[in-house]
Amino acid sequence: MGHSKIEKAQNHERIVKVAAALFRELGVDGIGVVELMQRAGLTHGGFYRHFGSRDELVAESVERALEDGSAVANAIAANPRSTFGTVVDAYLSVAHRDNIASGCAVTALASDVARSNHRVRSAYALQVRRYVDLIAKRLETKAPSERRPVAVAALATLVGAVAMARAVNDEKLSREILKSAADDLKARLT
Amino acid sequence: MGHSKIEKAQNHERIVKVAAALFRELGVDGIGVVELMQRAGLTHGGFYRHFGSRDELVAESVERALEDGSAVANAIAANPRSTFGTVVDAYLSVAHRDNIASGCAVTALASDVARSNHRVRSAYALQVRRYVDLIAKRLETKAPSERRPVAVAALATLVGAVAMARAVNDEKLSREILKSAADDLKARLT
DNA sequence: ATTATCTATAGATCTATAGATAATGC
DNA sequence: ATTATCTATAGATCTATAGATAATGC
Repeated sequence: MGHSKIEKAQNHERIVKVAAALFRELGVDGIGVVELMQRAGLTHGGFYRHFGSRDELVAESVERALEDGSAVANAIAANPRSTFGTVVDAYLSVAHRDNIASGCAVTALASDVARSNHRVRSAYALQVRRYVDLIAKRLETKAPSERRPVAVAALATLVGAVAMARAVNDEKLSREILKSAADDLKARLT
Repeated sequence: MGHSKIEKAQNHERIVKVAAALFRELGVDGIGVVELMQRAGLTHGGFYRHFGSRDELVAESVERALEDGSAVANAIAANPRSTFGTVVDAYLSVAHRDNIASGCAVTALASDVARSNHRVRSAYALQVRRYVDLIAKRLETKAPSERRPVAVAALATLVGAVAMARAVNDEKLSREILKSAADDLKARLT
């Protein structure tokens, strides 16, 4: 049983990390405090020394889930070779479709965020803006003034395609959705 | 207290209708049997004479929610004046964004359906195919062989734009998302 | 006689809290 | 002495069921 401040911070971090993954996978209402704490290797009794309420964990871990997506986006942004096509292929990959727990929270948590409080929805809006900027910078075939609206529409295509590809239970249709969206975006914008 | 077969059928219908709306608005995990029955004007005790389990209500009412969307789509399809632009403007309207309970379930229930059983996911896939056909028929500027993939990509844009427009808490950004997606789709495909 | 709905409740689960335990850190 | 986690549990809520009540329909 550890009690140091360092260990507390590590435990807090682990709870948020676990929640950020499981909320994406199961939905914000899909898992309770008891199981989340178990998955973090703790008992539930200590939960309220870390968070004032369950809602506070939701806010913190949805923010974290959105930042995780930002980390991937930043890695792509930092790579000078990355193009619009790189972003599209990564987002519309079968791997991204199948890894909801570590995937983009703009898609995975859209419905949950729409029902959440101001803090959570602000974090979501910030992440949307980051993605729009990331995409707009890579639209070299478009005039600078046209890039932002086109980037917004492209992001919508990415998000909608992954959402539908996850929901259908027909693998062929699911892959068709990912491929049609990717081909359409790349044909128009590269 | 009514007991006729007709009244039972009417009550069943009302429960499903209420659930189809509230599941879209609050999520499938966002409301329980007791409150759903109250909202349908009944007590919860009678629930299991209508459904074998809560999951059975979920399946039936998600199917219903998807069909509601189909009804709107059919109305548009039946109108000989309706164009691709008509569909886009209706889907990306502020009214549709703000009326989740009566809006398209392909967007509202995507995450919940991805976590649901085969029956629910099949109904979702069927509705996706219907929307793709509806859109493909209206892509008069495209060669027939190109219409289907472009229609899939356009549907993804519609779904992603509404999902994000609902989640952000910045009205200006929300409207920008709807408008950018609509302008992009119409500029390319009308 | 059958059955649709009602009241009441069992049993499971969820959020939140209380008090004990065992380590840290002044 | 302080505090992070543990065990235990209170109180609320959820799904599901039992038995009573009051209509329908043969």
